[in-house]
Amino acid sequence: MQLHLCELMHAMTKIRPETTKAWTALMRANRILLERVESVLKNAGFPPLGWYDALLEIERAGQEGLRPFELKERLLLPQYSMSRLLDRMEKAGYIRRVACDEDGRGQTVIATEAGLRIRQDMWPVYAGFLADAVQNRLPPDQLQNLAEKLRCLAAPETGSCDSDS
Amino acid sequence: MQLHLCELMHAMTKIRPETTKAWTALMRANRILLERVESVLKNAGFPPLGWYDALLEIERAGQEGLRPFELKERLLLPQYSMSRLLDRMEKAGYIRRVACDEDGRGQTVIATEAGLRIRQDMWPVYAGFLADAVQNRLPPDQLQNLAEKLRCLAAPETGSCDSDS
DNA sequence: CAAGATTGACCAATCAATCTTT
DNA sequence: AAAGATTGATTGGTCAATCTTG
Repeated sequence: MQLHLCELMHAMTKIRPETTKAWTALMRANRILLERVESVLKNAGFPPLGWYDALLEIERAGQEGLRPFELKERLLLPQYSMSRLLDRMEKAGYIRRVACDEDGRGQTVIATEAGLRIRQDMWPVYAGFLADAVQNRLPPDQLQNLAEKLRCLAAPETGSCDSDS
Repeated sequence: MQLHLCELMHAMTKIRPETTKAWTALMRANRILLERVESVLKNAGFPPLGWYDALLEIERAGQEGLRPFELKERLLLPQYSMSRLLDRMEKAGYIRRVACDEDGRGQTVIATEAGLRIRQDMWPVYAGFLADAVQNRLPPDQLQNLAEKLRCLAAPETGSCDSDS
């Protein structure tokens, strides 16, 4: 019932043009940049960006490795999606799944030599993209400011989160 | 050969922390917000956001309708993706594809009554999301500024595009 | 039962090939 | 040949159900 009232409120909500502009700019920028980086990686013969992200997190976790559920939280992926991504990466020889000592239900994900290597090899290409598409487009302080605004939109809390400039 | 040199340059490129922060903030914000809006729409019994976008563009085009290739450009979709989306929307009864007079190769996409209606019905739910997730989080001038920065990143040109604040 | 993880069945996205008209 | 559009085959993503252990 409260939800219904809430929706009626929303029906009356006036959305300002700046709101729509910011929203569509976000959706478009993300689509365009993702398409660019995936294309750059593919043309260089590399796997998709998601593999890089996963390998980087696994590498950061050190020798103890990482549990799939931890990885899934850091990459913002649903559980089944994580499971299938690990399937592919394991088949490609970039990771291994070993039984977990402390918890009989789970495994630990470890990067293989090939996994470490391909992540390293991908970086120069990825960095080249980041330089062209991000770093050379706005000065550092404006990039910082952009990140703050975006984090504000992505934050879980409701209500406005102040930030200057 | 030039491409190879270019990649070597990139290998040396130093990526600043602000660059990485802005990039990951963009990727994360987009993922989180898209997941939220799709969930809101689905829970209200509506089709995905892409259908809304398509219906809105078709509606804006007026009675003459729109060619699939025009729609595809506005929504940033590949041609085959557009074709399959129109398949689904046509099967759902929201659009019709009619033969094009001027160009025998193509069709014109028209919204049906049901299509116009569902777009209208989706709006209050969508607007509610936009209010919670965007409008109430940052003041109008900061949203404007955010949009400008994002457009700068998404712009096709290479080289920095100035913008203040 | 809840948490970690996987799987079968289904839907959507992608690639390459195709078809028609300009 | 190029442009508009579709299609068969494959891959990837999603849902619901399942399995195992805490």
